[in-house]
Amino acid sequence: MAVLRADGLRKVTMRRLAQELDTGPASLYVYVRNTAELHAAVLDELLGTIGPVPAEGSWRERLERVLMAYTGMLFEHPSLARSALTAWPSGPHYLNLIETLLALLDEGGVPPAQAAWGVDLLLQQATATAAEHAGEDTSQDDWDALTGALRRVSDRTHPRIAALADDLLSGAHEARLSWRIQALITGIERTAVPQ
Amino acid sequence: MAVLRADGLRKVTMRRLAQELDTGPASLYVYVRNTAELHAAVLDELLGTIGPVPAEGSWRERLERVLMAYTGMLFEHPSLARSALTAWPSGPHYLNLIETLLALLDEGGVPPAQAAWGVDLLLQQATATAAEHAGEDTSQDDWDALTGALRRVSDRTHPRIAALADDLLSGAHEARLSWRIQALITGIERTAVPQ
DNA sequence: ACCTGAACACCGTTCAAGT
DNA sequence: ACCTGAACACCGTTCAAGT
Repeated sequence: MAVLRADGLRKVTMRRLAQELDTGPASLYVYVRNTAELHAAVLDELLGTIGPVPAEGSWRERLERVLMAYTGMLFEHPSLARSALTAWPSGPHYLNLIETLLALLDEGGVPPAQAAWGVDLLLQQATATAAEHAGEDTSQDDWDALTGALRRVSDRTHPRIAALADDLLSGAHEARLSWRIQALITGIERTAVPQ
Repeated sequence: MAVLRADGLRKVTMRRLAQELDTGPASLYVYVRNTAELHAAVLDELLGTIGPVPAEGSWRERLERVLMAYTGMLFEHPSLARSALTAWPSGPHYLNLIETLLALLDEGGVPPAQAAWGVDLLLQQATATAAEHAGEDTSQDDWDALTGALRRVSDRTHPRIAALADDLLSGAHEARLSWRIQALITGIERTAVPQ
């Protein structure tokens, strides 16, 4: 489908894609029911560009690499990252990603029921991290406002924040993302599902 | 500020809020620089409506209760849940929430540096869960498409999905959210930050 | 039968003009 | 000095009319 060509668009909207295709926006509704469905289709297409990660290293390392690649792809398509949280793809590439994650957790000896719920959690976290940084120019201002507020806090009213301000703000993106993924995996490994 | 009145709006947009205030949309730019800043302000206001959670139970139980209350509040304001991921508030109520979470993790003996990075992870997860369900009517269709795709998968190409289809789809919202929070806490407890 | 032009109902943001 | 009407540049979606 022509959805392929949407990858190149800076912002994937009905009207821009239609223009790219030299037609009116109404024409797209023949192939797709609404914008959410369009985004899901483009997303699945992009998932196909990731490719398999190298098989070296432990299952944990490979799991982290897959999730990093997924997050990195979304980083490069900020306008899609935001909708990825709500517009779930159900195409072949998304299914392959789920299968890969389940296989790696199985290799690590994670009980199947926990792995099933864990995949959700891992993908949600990766998607949310990409979406957070998709806030274009304004998110920098928000960040500045928040760091300022954290540093100005009184240690009488907010003792923990005052003590930990540096820790709250420390760490490069990659280091934090890596830590998050490892914490998630450990939690998934050790938390039984109800019943 | 008049931002208070925005809570009642079904969708918080510049134009709707301006109409509510009997003026033109341009007037709001005196108080706020853009929509992200507006949403952050409304969000902080809403955070004030949560109120303190009962002090009974273990620190883990209380932590879960705080995060559930936060998620529940966002559930009731779907249009804000989506922007909550990118529009970070930096108001007093948000700072109180962070302080509360840090104090509970400290009570649980979680090393401070891990607690600091953990708060981020906990809030991100709660926000993302609320945002996921803010996809109005269309998310139901996405869900149907995904469940269909998962059940139709071949056990030759996707053995893990085929074996776990039921687990992938099982569980009520509350049970899954509760499991996620517990998994997160366990992961945060046990994962050291670099250096 | 299939496609789409044109219209409708929304948005955010800016800026010149008003008080 | 402070506020805002009106305009600009976008959106998604529908539906009647065209081929």
